Amino acid sequence: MTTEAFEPGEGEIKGNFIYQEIDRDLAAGKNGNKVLTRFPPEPNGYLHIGHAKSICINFGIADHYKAACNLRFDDTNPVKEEVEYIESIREDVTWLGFTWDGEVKYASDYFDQLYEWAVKLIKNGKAYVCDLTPDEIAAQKGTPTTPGKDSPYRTRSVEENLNLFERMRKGEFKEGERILRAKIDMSSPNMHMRDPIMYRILHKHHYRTGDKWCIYPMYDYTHGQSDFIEGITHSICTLEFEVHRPLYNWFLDQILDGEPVPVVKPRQIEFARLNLNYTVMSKRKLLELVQKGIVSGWDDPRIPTISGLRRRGYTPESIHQFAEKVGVARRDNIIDVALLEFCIREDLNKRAVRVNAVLDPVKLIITNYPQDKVEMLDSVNNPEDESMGVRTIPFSSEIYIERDDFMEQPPKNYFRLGPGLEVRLKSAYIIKCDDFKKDDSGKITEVYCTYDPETRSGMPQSHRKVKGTLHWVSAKHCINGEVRLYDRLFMDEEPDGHEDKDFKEFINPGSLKILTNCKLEPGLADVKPLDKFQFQRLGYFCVDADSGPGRLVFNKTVGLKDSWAKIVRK
RNA sequence: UGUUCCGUGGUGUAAUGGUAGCACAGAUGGUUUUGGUCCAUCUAGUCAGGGUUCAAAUCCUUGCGGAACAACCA
Repeated sequence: MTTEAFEPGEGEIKGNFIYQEIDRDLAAGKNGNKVLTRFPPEPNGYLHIGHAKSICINFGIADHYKAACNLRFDDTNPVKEEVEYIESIREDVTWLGFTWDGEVKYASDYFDQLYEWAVKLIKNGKAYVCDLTPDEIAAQKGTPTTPGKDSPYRTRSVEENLNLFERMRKGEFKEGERILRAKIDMSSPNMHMRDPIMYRILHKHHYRTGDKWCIYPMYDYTHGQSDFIEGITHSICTLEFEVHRPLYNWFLDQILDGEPVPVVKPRQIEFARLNLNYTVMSKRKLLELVQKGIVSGWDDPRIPTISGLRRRGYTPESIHQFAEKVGVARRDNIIDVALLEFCIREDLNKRAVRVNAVLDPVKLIITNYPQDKVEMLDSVNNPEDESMGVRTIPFSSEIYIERDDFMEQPPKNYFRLGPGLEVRLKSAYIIKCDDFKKDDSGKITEVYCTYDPETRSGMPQSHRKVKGTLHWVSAKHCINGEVRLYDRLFMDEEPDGHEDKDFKEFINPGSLKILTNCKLEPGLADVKPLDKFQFQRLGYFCVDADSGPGRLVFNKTVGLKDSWAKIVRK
């Protein structure tokens, strides 16, 4: 990635309003004709599909303007942040196919500079140490509709503030005893301008700065300055930060007071965050699901974390497509998860190898096929892409078919097998059902058929029309495997603002089905984790990373239409 | 009864004063050795009123509706 200046006219046309704003800034000659964005997660959880949208926007802008994008960890709260999250976030961004500019950045690297600037604000009479308790501060802050009241400590002298702030840093006070506040306007209609907190005392070990600090800067005092330090031109964030923008600009103005006008002054632009219907997206709730053991971890295929989607079989390309299709705007939105599924089906349809697997097997015996004969038959790997070639699969007199694919008394528009009916076996012969056997409970145990030797795939007679095509595996050659059907975890209702219901009434619990008696095509013994397949008529699957020796585990990833994975409204 | 932001088919998103388009979802038909894919057709929209203009989704205005903001979180 380069940081050379953008030359207008390059790159494809992007229509969303952020591009228009950037174009406008470029046209006005701002920022020395440069563009630099950043993706700034707090390392307090794993990334999810909502972050993926933000990542695609920020890195997408960098690509478009032949510019760069930083990865910066917004790690100003040692209470919630962990190294594990840093690593997962780096991995997810990389997996999505993006490269950040230079080294990873950390807001905690700027703590010294931030402290110096805080001293500057105090000296300029723009910040003061306040001794009020949290409750007192809340009380004097007012409400959105009523003004607040000045703190009695607002008029402390510069010397006293300097002295107290220094002693805060040295650790002379307990947590909550004192804070540093900006001196702005307690009657501002914008709550964030009512003397916001800049620093709080936290006697906590920080995963990067260790015990060097016992005062930590707040988000508002950190973000804009971090952007400024890095030379970020456009600081793109979600809509809930919109009311913070005046404060973002105010802090920048204060630290720049008395300084020459900088070439790059960052500008915050907000867009509407991604919402998916029926989908649990809040970090807090996902954390709770993980901690309560409702899911197996942050990468459980049932939740919409990037690592969960990866295990579920999503490709980076499909997520890019999704981000492209949902667009970028400033109005609240609830995207239909069907769009996300469309994106992965569209992608997998082009790249997934078609294979046979029987999830719930019933034995089918071809009575007129020689008992010890084995034929190797060609089967195309992907009808959408000839270059993916063919593979050979064994065929013999005893095979397994899907239990669902035989009905004793089929209804009118049933495409599959029943007494007296003919179907094609995929890549093999047309067969006709003559008889079947049931056990005492009425369960079908065996199906008897005769095959038509003239109808093998590729033979002249093979194009005879029959109603349906079945997938199958040779009983003698198939391997036994386990298939896990992960259905997305989903909420009963669409997301409704900040509704905070209990999980028990909120989440569909029964979303993992384990099938242990699956019969798989022999070649599947050699597959690798995260390989993707489409099983004939059953849907797309992703091989689970949990596969161990002697066992194959598949995640069902995305169902075909009307298949199990479909979400049904209650 | 504060400030700010936002209202285009069921869901998203284009049209930046000049033919309301695209995608998903839904419906119908066709092709198909996957009930997949693919192809075709259909359904359905500018929150409301007023104003400016030859011309308004777009500009102005008044309503109405939705969202954000009162963490020593980000």
